[in-house]
Amino acid sequence: MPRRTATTAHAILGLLALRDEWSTWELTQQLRRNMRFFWPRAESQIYGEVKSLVGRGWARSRQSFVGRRARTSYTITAQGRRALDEWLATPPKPTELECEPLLRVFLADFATPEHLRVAIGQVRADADAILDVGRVVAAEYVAGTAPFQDQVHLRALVFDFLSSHPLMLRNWADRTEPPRQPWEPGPARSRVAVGMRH
Amino acid sequence: MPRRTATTAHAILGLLALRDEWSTWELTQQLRRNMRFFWPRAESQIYGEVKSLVGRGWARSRQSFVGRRARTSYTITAQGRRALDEWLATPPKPTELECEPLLRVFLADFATPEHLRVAIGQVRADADAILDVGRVVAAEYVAGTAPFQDQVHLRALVFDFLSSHPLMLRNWADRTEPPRQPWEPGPARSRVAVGMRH
DNA sequence: ATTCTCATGTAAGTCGTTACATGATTTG
DNA sequence: CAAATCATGTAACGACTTACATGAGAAT
Repeated sequence: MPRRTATTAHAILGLLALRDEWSTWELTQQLRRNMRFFWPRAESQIYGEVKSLVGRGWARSRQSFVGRRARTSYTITAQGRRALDEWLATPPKPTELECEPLLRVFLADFATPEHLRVAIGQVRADADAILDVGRVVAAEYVAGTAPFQDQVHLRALVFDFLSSHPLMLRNWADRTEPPRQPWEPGPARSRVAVGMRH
Repeated sequence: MPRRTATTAHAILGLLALRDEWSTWELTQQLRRNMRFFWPRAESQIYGEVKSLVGRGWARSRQSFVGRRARTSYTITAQGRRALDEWLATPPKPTELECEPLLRVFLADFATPEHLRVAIGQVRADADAILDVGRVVAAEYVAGTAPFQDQVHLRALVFDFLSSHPLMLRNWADRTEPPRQPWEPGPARSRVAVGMRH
């Protein structure tokens, strides 16, 4: 009965392997900035996850203080590096997409045209959220101020993915329901049609 | 404190609204065929979820028998239709992508080049899995044998999405790690090919 | 001084998965 | 009729989220 270990633990372990010491806050930031779009997890989960890493002997923690308040920082252990290597040798799990807006499109016959528009608009918003962050991160890499500049060869691959994915989303949204032009004439209420391509 | 209800329950409720009566097995099939790629859930979950639907008064069940074995079928209630309408009026949750292979790319400096190739190959496999099902379903619609032919206007939108998404995945995989051509020369041991079309 | 945002967690509970069990049907 | 697959669940567990609590620093 092989002890299954969740992937999120390994994601954090990977970050720990990239640098000497991380505070939990730095980890949550990194997760939020870089990994959220392909490995989304609540930030509060991190605080629990790092503790279990220590429990397994994969990391050790160090206490420091900010005012009277404790701050915990984490460092990977040799055993942790081995665990990371072993995990990287296992077969990857399939990619999964969870798109509630598309479920609503699927069931749109029970909803109003307006709700259909909202669902499609959400997909567009999801795309824009990724693209917005991407622009910021890209600028940092160009400026040379991004952390882990030595990882560009890999980050470029991830970045490529994280451009293609939202562009696909936005293109789908745009051809499914073209965004309104501000100057467009006509009564808004009658335009409930879902525009197919041409 | 509004009683939060999981989306999966509403997904099933939506299916129940499309047809008079469904056996649990038919529901799992439908989930597997049509919704798995944008709302992936374990089939065993369905058996529990329909019961809670009945518990809420959103569906009622009917027992029949196959041999000595019980089979339960479900029908949506008026209250269930109301619940579906109300849910469809709520704002959609953002789209989420969970791509473990990409996490492995992110951390590939700790792995071997072969593991990187495997990760990218997994993305290609994920794409092909969607496209394969898409081809079958598309053929059914063309042949007119698909269930819910009257829903084509919506299914077309979903289908468009479920083509674009895997194509994006495959294009990314191909330009990140081109699949080896079968005729390509060179010693076999170095050809640890990840996945090849044709 | 108050408020806002940053930072650091904890507790409870739900949703969902894995693993298992077993009857029915089909196929070789 | 034995094996494989289809069909119908249950039980146990764990990963993850929501909601909450609270201290510290910055801004006004």
